[in-house]
Amino acid sequence: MELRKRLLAWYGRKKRDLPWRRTSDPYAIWVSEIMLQQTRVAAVVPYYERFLARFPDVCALATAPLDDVLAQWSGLGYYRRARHLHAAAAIVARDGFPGTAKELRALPGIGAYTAAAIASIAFGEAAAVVDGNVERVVCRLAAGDLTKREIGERAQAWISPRSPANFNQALMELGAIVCTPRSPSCPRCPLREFCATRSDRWPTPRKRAAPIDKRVEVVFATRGGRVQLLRRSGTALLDGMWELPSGKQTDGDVLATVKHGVLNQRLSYRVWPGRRTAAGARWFTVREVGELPLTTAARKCLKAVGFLP
DNA sequence: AATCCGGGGTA
DNA sequence: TACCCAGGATT
Repeated sequence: MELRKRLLAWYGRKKRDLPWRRTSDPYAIWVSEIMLQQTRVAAVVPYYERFLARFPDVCALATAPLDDVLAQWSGLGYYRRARHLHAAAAIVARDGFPGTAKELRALPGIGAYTAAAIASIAFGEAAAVVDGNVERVVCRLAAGDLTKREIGERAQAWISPRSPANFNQALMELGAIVCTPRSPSCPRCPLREFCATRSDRWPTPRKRAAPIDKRVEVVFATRGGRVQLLRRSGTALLDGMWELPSGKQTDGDVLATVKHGVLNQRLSYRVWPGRRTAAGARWFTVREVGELPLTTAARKCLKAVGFLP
């Protein structure tokens, strides 16, 4: 198929130099794919490199405490990914690395996309991936809101049996740097002659709820160079992460505003200088805080008051 | 099929 | 501000 050739040729010329494209280690590719779930490439790169330096292979990850894994993940979001990755590492360390998409799919945290991505990139299996980029590119080629099933069928029909890894990555790369959500660069698209849209008309944007404003008061208490932190427990959101204890607002300055994308909330944090130890709180030095799974809000607050660099 | 799960980039 | 990002699990 001509479309395939054009796409692969373009990818060969224009692909970005990304760290996970420099390895053939299935474990490293797996880690990258988990981190890339709903997370931009630019945000993942530093996390990926730190994570692999800390947990260089499946065994290192499987035997590490979950808190260490969460600490490495702190700030990346979707912490269930880290929990699933850690749990799956134990399974892989025991049973070996699954060699097919079907087997990969059985691991926690690996769905249809990630199974196909790892199988194709690490093992050369001709399994088409469908992510946000592929959805957009295929919908535009067809000029319509195709179902996920239809998109998958088309991608599977186009995929190169010789180099499925390059084909999958090429389709995603095209969506990421040419066929972008808004203002796509149609004139320099290798697939323009196959495209029925040549604009950003498809797919139809999905509407969302209006953001909710919320105010949060936190206690910033220091004692002998230590700061008081509380571990969230029994919460669906950010369970196990460390944050500043909550306090009654009297007066003070706004430390940070954090937008929670999924919760669709804008949270304004205010400081309440405190001295006493809150129930269940613990005191940490700067060095210790660096090794904790902190919420992003807590990280921003601690930076704003100069406790963290 | 809907909803939940983080955080950040971008126009 | 609104939308989206190399999605998965749960209901």
